[in-house]
Amino acid sequence: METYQMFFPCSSSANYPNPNSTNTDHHHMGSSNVYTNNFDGRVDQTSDGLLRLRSKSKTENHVGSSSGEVLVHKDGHPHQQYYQQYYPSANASMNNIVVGADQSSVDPHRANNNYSEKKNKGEKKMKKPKYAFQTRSQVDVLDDGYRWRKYGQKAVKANKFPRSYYRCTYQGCNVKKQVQRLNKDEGIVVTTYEGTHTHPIDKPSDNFEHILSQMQIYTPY
DNA sequence: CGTGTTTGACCCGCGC
DNA sequence: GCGCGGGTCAAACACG
Repeated sequence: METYQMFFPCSSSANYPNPNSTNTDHHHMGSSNVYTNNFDGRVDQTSDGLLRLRSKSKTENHVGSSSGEVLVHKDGHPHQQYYQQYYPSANASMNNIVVGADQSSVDPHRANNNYSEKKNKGEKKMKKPKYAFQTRSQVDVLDDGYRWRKYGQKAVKANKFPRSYYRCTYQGCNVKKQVQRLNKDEGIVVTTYEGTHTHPIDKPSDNFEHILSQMQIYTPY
């Protein structure tokens, strides 16, 4: 197991003093367990502090299921690795999170499709990295410091909770995210980010980026 | 009035 | 070809 550069001040899942006492609000989060998987072991750290994992092929990506089950599993899949990381507080009271990056993530069928970017038939479909993590939270949408505009909501098969689609509202930034509550455990919210922000975070201070940038990543290798 | 949400229609890939 | 499931569009709507 190797440890990537990200630094993490808190090594256990337990209580971490909330550095952002002013932001107590609406986000009631308990501790979170986050599992990640990736497929060929590549991990990049993006400019916005997120983890980027790449997979090579579509078939390799198929880890999650279309039935809305957890797209990241702690163990079991031969292609999976997982990283576990803890960080203090995303905003209000997020205690610890495990982050998963996954290209197939929520939708194995369209994992590599960018609806708006594949208009040119002959051209290769552009791949975008996806980062997924799950958080135990009472609220669906985490305040990660960026401004998001909801552009869709769909019912997911075999899941009683709908999936919400958000786009970053910053001009020229087409980062998307999906938010979905797990059927199995409705206390868990799965957030999937797609793309990389091309701009600084909107809300400075104790933001998600900062937290992610301080995460410690472990891999089984 | 600007910004964000809702929601039905539409599009697309895939499996049969 | 058709139906299904998922992702996106966009008009209408809500709100500060």
